[in-house]
Amino acid sequence: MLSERRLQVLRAIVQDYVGTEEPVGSKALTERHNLGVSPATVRNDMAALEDEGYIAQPHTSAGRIPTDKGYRLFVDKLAGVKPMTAPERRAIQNFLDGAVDLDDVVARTVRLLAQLTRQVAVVQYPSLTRSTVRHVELLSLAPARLMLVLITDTGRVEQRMVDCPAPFGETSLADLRARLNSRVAGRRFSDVPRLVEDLPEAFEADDRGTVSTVLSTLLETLVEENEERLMIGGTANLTRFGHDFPLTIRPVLEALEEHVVLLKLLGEAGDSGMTVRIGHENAYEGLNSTSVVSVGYGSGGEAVAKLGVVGPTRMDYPGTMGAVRAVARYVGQILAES
Amino acid sequence: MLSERRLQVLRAIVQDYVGTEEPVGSKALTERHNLGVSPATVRNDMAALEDEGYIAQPHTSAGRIPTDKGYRLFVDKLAGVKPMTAPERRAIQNFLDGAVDLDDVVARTVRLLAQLTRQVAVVQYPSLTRSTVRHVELLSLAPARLMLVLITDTGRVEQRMVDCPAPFGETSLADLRARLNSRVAGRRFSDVPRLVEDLPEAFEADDRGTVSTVLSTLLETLVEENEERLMIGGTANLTRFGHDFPLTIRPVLEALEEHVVLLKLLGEAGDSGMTVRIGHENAYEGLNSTSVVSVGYGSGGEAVAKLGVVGPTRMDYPGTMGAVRAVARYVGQILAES
DNA sequence: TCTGGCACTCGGAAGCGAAGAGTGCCAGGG
DNA sequence: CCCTGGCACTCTTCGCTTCCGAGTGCCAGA
Repeated sequence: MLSERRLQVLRAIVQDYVGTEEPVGSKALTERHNLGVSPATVRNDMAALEDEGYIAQPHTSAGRIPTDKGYRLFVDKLAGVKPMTAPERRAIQNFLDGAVDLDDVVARTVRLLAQLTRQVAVVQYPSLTRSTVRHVELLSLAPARLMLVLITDTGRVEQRMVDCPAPFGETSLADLRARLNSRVAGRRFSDVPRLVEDLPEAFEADDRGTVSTVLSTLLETLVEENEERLMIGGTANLTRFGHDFPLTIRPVLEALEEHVVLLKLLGEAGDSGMTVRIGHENAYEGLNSTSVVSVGYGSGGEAVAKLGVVGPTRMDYPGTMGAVRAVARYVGQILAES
Repeated sequence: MLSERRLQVLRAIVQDYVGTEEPVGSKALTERHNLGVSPATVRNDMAALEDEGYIAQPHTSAGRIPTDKGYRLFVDKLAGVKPMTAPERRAIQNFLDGAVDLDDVVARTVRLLAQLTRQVAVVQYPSLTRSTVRHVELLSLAPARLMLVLITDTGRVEQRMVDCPAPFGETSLADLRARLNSRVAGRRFSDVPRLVEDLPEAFEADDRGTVSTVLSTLLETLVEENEERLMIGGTANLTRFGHDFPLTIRPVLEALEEHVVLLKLLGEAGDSGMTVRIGHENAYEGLNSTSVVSVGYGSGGEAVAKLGVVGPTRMDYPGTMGAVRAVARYVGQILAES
């Protein structure tokens, strides 16, 4: 077990390194933090920390930098979450309050997160998995062509064209619309298949084909839309990454374009509370030199989606975590209101 | 006026520089292109081209690189558009054919363009400006709460919540829905305001407030959605930009996040035919070291939106233009079909 | 008008040495 | 037993010089 002072030394190293982006040596440490001991003592502590794998030196006779393991310890034990100041909180709220629809909420959230953290922001659209159906609408566009519109309680709207096997009269359409809604409105997506199973039986033989087609399109939509979407922003902040650009930044940009990868990443993060994945803890190779801070957000008590930021492992964890948490909280509020 | 051979020299310089990314000298030129003259002659030509401002040397005693003006001449006079090969065309079509909805079409188009050109792709969503209304739907969510859904002929669906000043009965709702659709279905966005102007008068006094609210929300939606959206992709290709990263890439990433800037850029491009903006021809400062190749695409004869790529001024113009044109053509087809 | 030759310029690579930061280790003191 | 000051050692970094070569401009001759 590491002594209290060694932990403090580690904390100081992380803080300094995050600030200066340069390996930190024993002398600088004692000067900038009053640890109450001499550089020599700190050197011994540092040697111990290095043995344990918390820090490393890029070259002999250079200062130390934290390893992923060091950051991990820092995040778990040494760093708190830095709360937003009151003005910051007000700014967040004001900015998000101006949103006009769901897309806008997400877009604003991305911008906000990117600006607050000066890193790349990733916001997942509210998930439909736990969503409920608010309304299903059917519109007749042509005698044998319908449009199916699905409205969810999170404000999302999805539409699909349906080509009917046979013409479908207005009366039948109204009937189907009414029956469909009475069965699924307010119900969870996952319950829908069961609830509409026997619906075709209620219709005339002529219409059954169309009803079945509509239903299968609806089910498809429910499934497909579970493939969640996300929005990213603040990629320009990647340029603050380091001096060894091309090699570092490229895989990150590639990862950011692979929404599937990001969704998986967010999905793997714990469902409650904030998750911080540091460097190699990220399964995806391209993100091995980045840390991902993510948290769920939701309209009610439940988290309906995740948001977070991607930045260099050398990031201001307390500040970032504070911003991420605050933004998630306010987005949740906004969603609950609308 | 430049002699034929000097133009050939310029063409050769552009081609070589695009290929090698290094300033090209007189000797290398004569070796790689059989111009039929000696290096000394080429040197004279190069001096002339430099006097005219078509090429420049980064330092004394280095080869020449084309200037923006040089690229301009190259694009206007010296380069054709390289057509896609048959297999490439098939690949494009196959890839785009798999799209399930409008978002997917746009997303696939972006991916495709980015891959084909190995540059950053920008695709504008089909514009609503010239769109027509396919259907307006009103749904009652609560006694005094409606949802307005607008469906356009380009397959786009927009929704808005409407808080009514007074409860609005189902009968009135059906009435409004019917009247609204009979007036605006099939009409252009720009005609809608005029067409619904006197609609409140057809309703009972109690309902007029609600009707007005619905109408103004509808008009708002029409206007707001004219603020067009776009999708970008292939940003990882920026890493192939040059060796002087941080300074070059940062403003480009920033520009790419400013969708407003990009929309303006695309908007300024000519409405028909392909537009190539080279370096400083781009009004936006951050894009001064990039070229933008854009073209309109549309479902019918009319262009409904633009798409294009952003890349270094040192790009393969013929190839890029070929890819952009081909993709635009196929996207147009896809839109026309759906 | 083109060509070969030639002197010149200048950037980039390579080599070298001094400076400085940082370390590890050790002996001495509280 | 832990901390401290001192000291020798190691490497990186930086600036300097040198050298090489690519590429140029110019000129005289075909």
